[in-house]
Amino acid sequence: MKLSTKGRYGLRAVIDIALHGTTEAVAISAIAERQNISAKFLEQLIAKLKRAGIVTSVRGAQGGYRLAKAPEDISVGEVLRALEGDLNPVDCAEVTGTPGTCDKNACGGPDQCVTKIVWKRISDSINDAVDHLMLSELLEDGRSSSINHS
Amino acid sequence: MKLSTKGRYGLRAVIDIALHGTTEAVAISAIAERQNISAKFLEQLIAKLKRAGIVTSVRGAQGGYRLAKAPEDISVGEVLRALEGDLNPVDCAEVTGTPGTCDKNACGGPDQCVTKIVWKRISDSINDAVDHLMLSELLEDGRSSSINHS
DNA sequence: TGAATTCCTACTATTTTAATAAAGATTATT
DNA sequence: AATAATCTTTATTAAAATAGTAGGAATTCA
Repeated sequence: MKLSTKGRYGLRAVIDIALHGTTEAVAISAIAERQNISAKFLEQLIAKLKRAGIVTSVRGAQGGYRLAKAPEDISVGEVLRALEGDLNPVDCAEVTGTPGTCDKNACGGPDQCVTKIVWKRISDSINDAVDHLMLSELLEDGRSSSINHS
Repeated sequence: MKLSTKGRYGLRAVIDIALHGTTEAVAISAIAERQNISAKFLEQLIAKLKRAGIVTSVRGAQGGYRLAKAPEDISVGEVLRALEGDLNPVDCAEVTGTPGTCDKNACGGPDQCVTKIVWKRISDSINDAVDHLMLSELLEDGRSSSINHS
């Protein structure tokens, strides 16, 4: 039940881009150095962020990345989902409630799973929490006390 | 960000014990068969549940396990934490707010971590959700529509 | 006593995560 | 033109976590 480094590093990268990308595009190498993360690994993470429409890239010399939207319009939830995939605690239709997509365990369908209420509650609470937390809220802290590792 | 099989299987085991343990102790072999889980693996999970004071054991022939408390007094949270360890999304004092216990990444201390608010919100929302969901609530469903896999 | 069962310690296999590496194509600045 | 950077793809590797196995000692019931 842990977030992987993808989510942890990736969120820091987004914050870094938000803080340093106001005047110019932020190069991967700069983020990697400031955040002390492997540049090659970051490349993979930022590729996901780009595909999700969270950052845009500027190619060529002096290129780099910037936010694709205002920090007020980027939720932590969309960042984490872009990096980690869905934030459900189990891979099963039990959670989404969509029938017919239950996994290989042959669990007899969502309706018969007693535990589904548990996974759904956890899932809803996580998603609700991160979807209502916007990047802008994090930046307020970030400007006063420089960003660090996690 | 997934619950492991420990949490999934273990919760089903607890439900199974609750449903079948009213008249006699429930043997691991019986749970394993009903829930289609490796008996040896279940052994390890139930050991955790016992250590956490969620089930009690009866040794010897005709022995097995029963709930240590009433289903109304067992939260899903305590079951999952017994099986999975804490339910925090990251291993860092950022989440608990306790200073000085931040991990090896030298993150500069909880106070400087901008992302700590994120992990704490996720953590709080998960724990709040599972701590207010009692085993008894699950059993209502369980008695009408038999328990199945997840 | 014999069968059923928990209890305990270790081992092994599988999968996932976290990186690293390479090689090249594309694009923009200077 | 030279350079700095992104972009894309594929592969490999190393470490860690997860999932499952094995064997046997201790205990209790019938």
